[in-house]
Amino acid sequence: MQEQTYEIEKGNSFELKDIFDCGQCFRWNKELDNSYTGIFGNNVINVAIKGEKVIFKGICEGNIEEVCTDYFDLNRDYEKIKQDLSKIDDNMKTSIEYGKGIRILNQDLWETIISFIISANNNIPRIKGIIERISAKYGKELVYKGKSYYTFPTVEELSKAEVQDLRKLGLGFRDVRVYETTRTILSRQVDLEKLHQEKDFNKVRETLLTLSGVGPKVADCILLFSTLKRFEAFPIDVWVRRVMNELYIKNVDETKVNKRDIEKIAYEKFGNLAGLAQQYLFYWKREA
DNA sequence: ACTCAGGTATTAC
DNA sequence: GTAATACCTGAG
Repeated sequence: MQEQTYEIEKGNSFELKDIFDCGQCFRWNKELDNSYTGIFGNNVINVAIKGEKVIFKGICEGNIEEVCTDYFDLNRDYEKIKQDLSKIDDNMKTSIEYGKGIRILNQDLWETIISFIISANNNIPRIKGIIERISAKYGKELVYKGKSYYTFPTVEELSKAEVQDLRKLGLGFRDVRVYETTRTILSRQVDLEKLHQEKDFNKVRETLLTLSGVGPKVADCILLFSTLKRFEAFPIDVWVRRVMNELYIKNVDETKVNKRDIEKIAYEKFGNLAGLAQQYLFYWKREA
């Protein structure tokens, strides 16, 4: 495959660290020159910021401009979104100043489902390692600049894995969950195409919750970070619980904070942009 | 040795 | 319905 290049103006809503370290993705790695290289779909892409330009380079199935415009959500007006959210209160304003370059990637639904099942009660280095090993074993090799990259396996490819194979790759107790969910999706008992068509947020969420290994937090991550692109989803993990308690609830014991209360406040304050608000707050409190 | 990490499933009141 | 408990694994 031929290397392609695409350039855009950086603007005020595109920062590499904000995008790749805000917790939405697992397959982007920093290079020595501070650019990031990642693999999604059948594409290997390197993203670098040089001055006021963002430079996308790599090997693509189709046209790199179309591929990156879609994946990096380039047609969405994040300036407008940030303006709207900043008006809500000073917390939002501060967190958005901190993570101004965040963009929510359009990640493949199937890959996002499996990735976040693996994320349960796990840490990021391990999650990344597991996903790399799954891809190396069941995905397809792509070579870019002499280095090998592996696509995330398709449903069919991953269905070749038995539970004990997954255990060997270090999934731990998540092996059965990945195995079962793979079969549920392979058999179209849950049809990912139809999920994209479904308008009703709660119906989509309920369907996701039927998958093994998918509870409320993982379901909301899938809704927010995949091509489902539901910005009203509000994943509540330890960090979000912490920051929401600190800023809005002020309970002495944050572990005792009720999830319902958090959801209620999130919906009242942030409405259908709750997920994005969550992302700025999460990134701000986790990094700062 | 022991705790912790982007939670979920299971079991018990 | 809500509250406790176990759960692979490996890094600190």
